[in-house]
Amino acid sequence: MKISTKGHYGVQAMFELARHYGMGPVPLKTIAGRQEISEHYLEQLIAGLRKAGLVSSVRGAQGGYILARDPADIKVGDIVRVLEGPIAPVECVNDNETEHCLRSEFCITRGVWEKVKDSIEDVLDSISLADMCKEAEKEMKECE
Amino acid sequence: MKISTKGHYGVQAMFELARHYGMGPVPLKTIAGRQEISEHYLEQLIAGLRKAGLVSSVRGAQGGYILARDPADIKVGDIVRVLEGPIAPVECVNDNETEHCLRSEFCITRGVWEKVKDSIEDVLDSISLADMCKEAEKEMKECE
DNA sequence: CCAATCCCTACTATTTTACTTGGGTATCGT
DNA sequence: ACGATACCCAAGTAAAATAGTAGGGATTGG
Repeated sequence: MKISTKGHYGVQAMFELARHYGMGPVPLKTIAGRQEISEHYLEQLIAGLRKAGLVSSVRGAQGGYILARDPADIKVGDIVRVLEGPIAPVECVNDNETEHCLRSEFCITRGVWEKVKDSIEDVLDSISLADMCKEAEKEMKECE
Repeated sequence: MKISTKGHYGVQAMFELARHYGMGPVPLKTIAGRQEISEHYLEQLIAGLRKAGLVSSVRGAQGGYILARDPADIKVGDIVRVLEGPIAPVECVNDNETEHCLRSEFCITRGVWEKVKDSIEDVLDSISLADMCKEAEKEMKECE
């Protein structure tokens, strides 16, 4: 039950973009430097997010990346699904999967994984980038 | 966000043992045949469950495996933790992990993973093998 | 023009997964 | 006693996924 660094880094990067929303494009170097991870690797992850329409890019000097939508309209679930694939602990509870478990009679366990999937989706689809920014601000104030 | 076949097979095997609880030991061959998977591989998984105290074994002819406790006292979470390791989408929300994220200032995303972890654990620790047996029986009746 | 950026494809080392192989050991029924 | 039925144990291994690296090309602001 792990997510890979893709999802981990990706959500952090998107959070970083959310914090700069409305303040012009943020270059890769800034995002990567902040997280102390490989620029080139992060670039690939963001490429996926761009193709999925979550991020837009500005090329050339002073360019960088911007959120394609308002932070309130981007849920963590959107990001995770792009980078990690469909949220489904086992294949047979994947919605995109057309051929449902042929031996469903032996598959009483399926109900369990379905419940797990639903609960993960509930959480990830209930948290937006805007929520995370609010949370971060609250923590800042507590430190005063 | 996938579990491996270990957890998948393991839970199915334990469910099978739960259905035979109180009816003597169930040999590996029966369990594996039912699931159409490699006997030898399943053997390794059950070995783990035995070492963890969830299953006991009876050697020799007419031997096999038995649940070590009442099905109501074994939660799916117990099984998954043995076979998949601690339930934590990212390392830094693993309870066993002593050194907490040193750069927690950059780790606003941590709150998200913690919520995911809690929700998965809630589900997995709320379902016992006895619950699954009850569920299976109910489905049987619906088919009449 | 040129430096700062994003864009794209391919390659690679490491780790994990999902087994397979090949034995050994205990017990029951006869 | 003995052989069939089981569990027990340690290694090996092929394939896939992960987590990057490497190297160059295309845009654009100053």
